[in-house]
Amino acid sequence: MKKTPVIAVVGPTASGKTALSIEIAKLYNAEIVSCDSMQIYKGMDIATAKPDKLEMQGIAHHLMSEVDRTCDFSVSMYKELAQNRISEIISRKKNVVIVGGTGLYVQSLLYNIEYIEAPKNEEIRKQLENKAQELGTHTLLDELMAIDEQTANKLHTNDKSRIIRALEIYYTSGKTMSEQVESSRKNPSPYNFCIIGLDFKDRQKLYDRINKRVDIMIENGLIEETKQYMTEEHKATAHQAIGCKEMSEFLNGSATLKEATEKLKMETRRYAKRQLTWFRKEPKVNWLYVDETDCFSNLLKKACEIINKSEILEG
RNA sequence: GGGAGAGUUCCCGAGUGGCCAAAGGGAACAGACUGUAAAUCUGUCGUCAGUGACUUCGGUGGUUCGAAUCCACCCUCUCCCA
Repeated sequence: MKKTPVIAVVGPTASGKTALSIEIAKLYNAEIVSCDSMQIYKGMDIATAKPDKLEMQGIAHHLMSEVDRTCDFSVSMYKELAQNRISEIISRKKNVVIVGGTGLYVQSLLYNIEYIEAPKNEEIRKQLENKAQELGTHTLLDELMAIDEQTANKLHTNDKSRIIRALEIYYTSGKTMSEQVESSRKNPSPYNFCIIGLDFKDRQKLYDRINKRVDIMIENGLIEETKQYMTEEHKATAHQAIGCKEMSEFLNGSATLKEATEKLKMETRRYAKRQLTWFRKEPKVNWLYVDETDCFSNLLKKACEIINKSEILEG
């Protein structure tokens, strides 16, 4: 069975993924599939740095602004949606460029991670949460140790949310987390992919770009944008977006604009750091250092060389 | 000019004679990550060597077996009265 070719562009926030991916899409007759846990929501356009119509240059962008902010979205849903969307694009004889900074989503999609039927169960979570509260999280880890030693050994006592999730999987599905992880990789990936990663030799250069971009976001109306979401009651994932949180503090008076802005910059930098940690462990990434490339057209050229050399696309 | 107080490791901040290279927090760096993932969790964090040594707590000198901690003078800052 022939695998579907997929070009992927990954990297930390503000590294230039969007611009590069659009140019790649133009050159390879492709459409873009976003792999970003926040851009997938409707709204929050400024905070999540979505490209506008002009920047998109007519290139179709998928899985961007498609999900309601009050929705309890998840990786498994993303993977499902993305695979279907890719098939649909391919059926129209177009190529696919996936672009994103959410490591977990990229991994799930490219490696075809299968998720069993074990969705979030508030009842069980609440019980476990209470137990942790009363008897300590180590009690939950002990509980997990008896059920799934392999997973328990990998988790730290303080890693409450992962311990709870591992127990939740077992109590809802009857399968242990380690069984789930093993079966999740049973099916081979339907993709033949080439990953391009953007990074900076000098970390400070990336941080400078982040700081600058935050200032631009504020100029472009981040505060006004945040106001629209402040009244929303539903505390869904979307509300975890960096930008909304910090600007809310300014809007409710608990921080000055300067404080909120500085915090927003800092949180974004820290986020970029975590993204790099994730992508650096992915062995198949072909890294391009933005600050070692004198201009954008050369960056694009290098990216194309990598894609061509990978021979995932024929002709 | 008079009075009160403060200066601690990148930052905030505890420590008021030995158990102090100095609590705690933050940042930074590194790592983890399978249904919250822009989230969450972990490790390192004066220097060098690796169970020890060396240099640090505004400066200089002193007391003491021993000081970030006590004394003297000096410098800087904040506040109050003029």
